[in-house]
Amino acid sequence: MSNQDTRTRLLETALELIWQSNYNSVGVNEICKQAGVTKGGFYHHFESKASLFCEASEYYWNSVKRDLDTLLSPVNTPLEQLENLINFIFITKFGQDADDVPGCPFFSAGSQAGCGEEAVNESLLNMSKNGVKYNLALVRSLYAAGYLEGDVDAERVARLMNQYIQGAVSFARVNRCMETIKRDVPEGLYRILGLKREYWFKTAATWPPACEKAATA
Amino acid sequence: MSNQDTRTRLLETALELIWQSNYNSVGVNEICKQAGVTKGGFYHHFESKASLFCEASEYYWNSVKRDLDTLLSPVNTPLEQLENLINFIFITKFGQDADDVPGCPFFSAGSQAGCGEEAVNESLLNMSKNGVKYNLALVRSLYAAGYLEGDVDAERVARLMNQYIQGAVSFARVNRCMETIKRDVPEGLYRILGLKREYWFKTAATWPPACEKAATA
DNA sequence: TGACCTACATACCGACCGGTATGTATTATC
DNA sequence: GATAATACATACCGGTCGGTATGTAGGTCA
Repeated sequence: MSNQDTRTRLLETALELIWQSNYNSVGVNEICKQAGVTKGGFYHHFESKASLFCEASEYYWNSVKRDLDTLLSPVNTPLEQLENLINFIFITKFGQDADDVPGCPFFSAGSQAGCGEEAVNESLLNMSKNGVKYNLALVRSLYAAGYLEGDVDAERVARLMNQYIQGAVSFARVNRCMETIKRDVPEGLYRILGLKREYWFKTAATWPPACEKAATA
Repeated sequence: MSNQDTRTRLLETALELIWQSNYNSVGVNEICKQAGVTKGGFYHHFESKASLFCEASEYYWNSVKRDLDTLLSPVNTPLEQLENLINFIFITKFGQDADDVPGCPFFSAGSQAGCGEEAVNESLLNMSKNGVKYNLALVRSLYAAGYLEGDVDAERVARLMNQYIQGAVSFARVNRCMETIKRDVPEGLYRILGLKREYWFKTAATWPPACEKAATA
């Protein structure tokens, strides 16, 4: 197994475990055990638990970014982009039992705020800002195409979307129930966007492609 | 100092500390030190850290409930009730520095989900459900009075409000910035409710009373 | 006055935490 | 084939965690 493999396994294992609970309650030992790496190996690759988290954030964001670039690609109509984004929220990056609640560990990670480590908070903040940027582009597309009611302060609405999505995922975790928010999130976003009623629930998602959907099922 | 005083001080101290960070990273020792109680005292009153949290949840919810009953009282118009609720979100129960981010430790506590303790999660779930109940009543009042656009699935909208508020508080914590969400939350809730535009930002809050506001300033 | 109970205080426990020092097998370089 | 750097593995550290065992001061009641 190569150098990069071990690094990557540590990163992905950390993401998985932190996603399942949270930064504070996932220990270095647990990460190592799950990844099949010893502590020496861990600290060979990362100088601290916090720095692992920061690198994992970047690693994760790059993956999310690729997905977002695809599903918000201009080849899709703004409405399709919106539906794609909604579906994306429910896609868990890590294979889980059906009753596990997904949501990305970092979009939903305001959760972890106040963990004490400044660098960790910084990473979360960055992630949040990046997410809002994508929302902003989507809001502008939808507005330009005339799908939204009334005037729109695009920056604000982009933030509102981010805030709502975070809350929805958090809600799902507390309630340990995906079904509810699967029904709630579309309407929540429609309402926040002020999407004209005639466009509610009108578009089939183009993403993920059917093949990929089948593969993860 | 009486028996009940000590109990209460432990409960309130725990709430304050957990609110400032989170369940996992607040230790029993820290709570004891801050409350001026020894560990023997702590475990005389509570059988575990988790059970303290559960009792603190109840204690806190009772306080919130009293406030909500006041600010959502039928003596206020539905619009006033809404504005009161919005302001309530920004009221910190614990005196803090201006740059500290408020938000109640439990409304915003999906945050803490996955801490491992089942009883803790149960408490959070309960709190969330109770909060939704109040939202539900408000949604129905607003709808009955004709303030809302289109059709409304009241239960769903009540949940959406809960989800959004959670997310907004979480957003504020990650961004360590109150100002943004103070401007965002009203519009966020207006949009989720589908409040007709002509009623946006139109009502002065009746709560908290001016005297109380001055006292906490 | 002595037995008893409540409400703590003090001292301490094993487990586990993040992190480190040091040893070793493997690989690249010359 | 010698040298050196890489990529770990093992053993261990001090500190902190939630929790407990035991002591004790002060009030209650017979």
